[in-house]
Amino acid sequence: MPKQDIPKAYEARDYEDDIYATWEKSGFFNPDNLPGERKETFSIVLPPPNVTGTLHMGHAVMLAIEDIMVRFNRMRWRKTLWLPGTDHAAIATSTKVETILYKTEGKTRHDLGREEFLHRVEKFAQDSHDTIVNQCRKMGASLDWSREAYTLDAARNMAVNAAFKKMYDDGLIYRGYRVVNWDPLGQTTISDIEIVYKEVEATLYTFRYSKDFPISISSTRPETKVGDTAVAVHPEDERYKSFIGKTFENISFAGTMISIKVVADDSVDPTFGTGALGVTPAHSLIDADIAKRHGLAMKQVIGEDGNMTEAAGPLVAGKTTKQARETVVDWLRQEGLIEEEEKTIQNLATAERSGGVIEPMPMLQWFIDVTKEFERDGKTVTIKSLTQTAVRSGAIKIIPERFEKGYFQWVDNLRDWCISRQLWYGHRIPAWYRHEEIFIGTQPPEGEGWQQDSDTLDTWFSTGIWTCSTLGWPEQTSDLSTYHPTSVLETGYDILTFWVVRMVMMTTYLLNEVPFKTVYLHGLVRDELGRKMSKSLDNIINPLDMIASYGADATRLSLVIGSTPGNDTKLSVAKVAGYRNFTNKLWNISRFVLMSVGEVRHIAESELQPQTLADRWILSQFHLLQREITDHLEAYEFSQAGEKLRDFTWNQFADWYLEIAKIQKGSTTDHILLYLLERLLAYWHPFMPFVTETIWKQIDPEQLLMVHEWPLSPEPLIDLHAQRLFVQLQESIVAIRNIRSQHGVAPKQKINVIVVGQTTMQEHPEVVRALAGVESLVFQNEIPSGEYTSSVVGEIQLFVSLEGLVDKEQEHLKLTKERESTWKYAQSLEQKLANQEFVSKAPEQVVASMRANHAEALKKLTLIDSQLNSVARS
RNA sequence: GGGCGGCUAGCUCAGUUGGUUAGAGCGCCACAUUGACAUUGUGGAGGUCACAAGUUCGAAUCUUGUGUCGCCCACCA
Repeated sequence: MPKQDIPKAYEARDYEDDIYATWEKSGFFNPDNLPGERKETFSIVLPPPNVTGTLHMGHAVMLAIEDIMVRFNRMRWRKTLWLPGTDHAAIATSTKVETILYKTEGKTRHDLGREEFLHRVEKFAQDSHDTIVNQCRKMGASLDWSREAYTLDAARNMAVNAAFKKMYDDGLIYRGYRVVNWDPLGQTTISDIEIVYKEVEATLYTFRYSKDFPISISSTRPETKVGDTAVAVHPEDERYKSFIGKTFENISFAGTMISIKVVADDSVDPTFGTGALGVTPAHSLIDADIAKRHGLAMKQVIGEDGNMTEAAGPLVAGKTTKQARETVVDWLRQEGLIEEEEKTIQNLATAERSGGVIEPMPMLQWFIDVTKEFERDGKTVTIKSLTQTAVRSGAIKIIPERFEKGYFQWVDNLRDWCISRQLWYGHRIPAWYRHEEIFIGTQPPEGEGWQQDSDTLDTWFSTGIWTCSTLGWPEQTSDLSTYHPTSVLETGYDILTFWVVRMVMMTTYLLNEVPFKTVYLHGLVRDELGRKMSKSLDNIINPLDMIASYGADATRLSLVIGSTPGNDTKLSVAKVAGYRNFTNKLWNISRFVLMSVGEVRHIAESELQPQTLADRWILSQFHLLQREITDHLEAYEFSQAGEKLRDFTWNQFADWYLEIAKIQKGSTTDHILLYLLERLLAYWHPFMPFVTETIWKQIDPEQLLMVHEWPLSPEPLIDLHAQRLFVQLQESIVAIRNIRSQHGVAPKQKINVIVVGQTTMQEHPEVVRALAGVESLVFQNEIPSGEYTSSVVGEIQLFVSLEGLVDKEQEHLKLTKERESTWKYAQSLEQKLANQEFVSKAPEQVVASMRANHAEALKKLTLIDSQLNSVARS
């Protein structure tokens, strides 16, 4: 593109797709193709998006942050891998397709049959996958597509089976008949974390099983009481002590016969209700625990269809739980057994996906035993202890740190994990049965008559081994040895417990190493009302809309700058628009540099020949900046790095140096301009890859910015003296501008300035003239007579001749105000300095600077006084 | 019930081990319109850092308590 053809405004949509195609074609997303020797590695595995639809802003944040990490590390000359993939998300996808199926065709999955249903799900998953991949590209994500994985593909299926077999062989996976969370609507088990509690109104009935029974109990679900086998009381409860250990046989209750043993259990709260708890071992996880402790019988009275079973007795058998409840309450009323009815708010357990009401019931399922002891490196450990140690030892660092507490809280309370699901979409459990035999393997067993378990695995089982399965495990691939453990896991804090814990659990056990060294948790992107964006709320903003309007770069910046890890952010269109303005600013800065310099080329450090104060200042500032932002990025402080870069780019480079460059033309200036532009583009590249790569073509059409080495001067040119002097010059110029502004002088109107005293301005009169709109600049030692308005900068007094523009009263007021604040400040400093203890304890630097400030404030005071006098005289 | 977090300018939020007179972006007010950029420039106003007590020479920052909003976990049967 010839110089003069650079458009005035940057239109993202004109460039982004082409740039992404160029990157992809270059092959550099794949670390095998990266140029140069690279000793260190940096690897991230993309948290696989669910193939349930499209990406939302939460994904956009994830992609933006991870791409910044990845591009930064790639430029830092590390062997950098970002591995993409998608998650079949068994229950979520299955539920979604079932919903669509029911809406459009009025059918259930059972109407279609396993094969046809799976076909439909796969079609849906494929479409969704393609959409997701396209959206990742639009965001500019530099993912190595050649390594893309899917939780349900052949390699991952192999890894899942291998993990299952290993855990089974080690006795960490077992099949057992236990009370699990059953979702009658979704017709599957679910784990504890897939439960969501809903507040509903309920009636708490207090009653006795029969007139003869000595203890009253309370329940919101009287229908389950036909399954009771015990009443639990607190061991110290005097009211019931005499009954402990007794069994009441053959109680006639709601049409069936029950027998109730009174047991003492510490978990019972004697102050709640009657202090006695009817124990229903088959339909409550808590009661099941009590039953286990006391060896109580289990009686299942609710079936998988959610209706009462035959065992519940003829009065309620076959009825829904709701009907059964009415029946039992009616029966209790007739028998006069109800003692109290009380309206309460009940937390109803429902399934996250289907919304069905959870019915705990005993079933034969597969579990991971988290407390089974085994040997590891000569120590006795459990899966639970390994998971705790990984973070406690510092092998894994969580950012922000405070989430470690939540991690431990959750791991400490970990219970055996039910991993089997009665779904069709997912990893089939690698267990085969023949009569009494059972076979576990990665391949089906030899011989006739084997039947594979019809259940599938919880989706988190396969994502739990995601870092290693994507890198080739169980094969000992070179990818696995090169990139595992991965450097960072970047994800939302909302799935810390769902996923992060599971990954640590599974991976530390299987590979005896952590899955990642750092966990970076981003916050949630909320809508303008502060609500969580979610599929179910249907308030998802498509990131593609933002990209279409303002560009991917602006979208990325708006999601990264001004937000901190672990904290939520509200999305506003104005913010995105603001960063679009900044991308355009960078474009125009570049446009100016490229059009004003003689020859566009790389400038080496050694070619710099700073001459003027401005040269020395901007280079010094820049060299401070490069250290700061590199440190910030290494420390995952993206927002701060971005803010500092923005400040330098706009407020220092554009607003000051570029303006000065216009009046100090020459090859020295050109070199500095090019030097800074090139490096700024490199620094901005991780944040805004598209616009920087587009501009970069003008500087170097041969090499992509994406694989440019991160610039960092070995010997920084930090010139504190130049910085101090330049700040003085800036302040002087601002002071003159201020005076002009206060008196409404048009920017083009030149004014005459007389400066009293020694000042940096003296050495840079042309800069002052150009940047402050000054015609004649005169330096003298005495205060001149005549009409002047004046302002004070440090110890320099400016007299700006502005005939007829002086507003005496306003000036007086302003000076008085200024005097007051200066006096207050001087007083406060004086007080502190008078304090002996302070002077002895405070650091020298602080005391010295306070002394200096105090002296300066006193000088300023005398100047203000003289000005006040002159204003009053005239 | 247990735990965690927020409360800083009109709005959205930074503020890294306590240290000069607390910051940014947006918004607002005034002025400016052909030479990189109006997706702009220049200048300005605006804050008892939720409240209270304490520690300290010094607190937005540390301690304790209070208020308020939010999140997570538990689930009282």
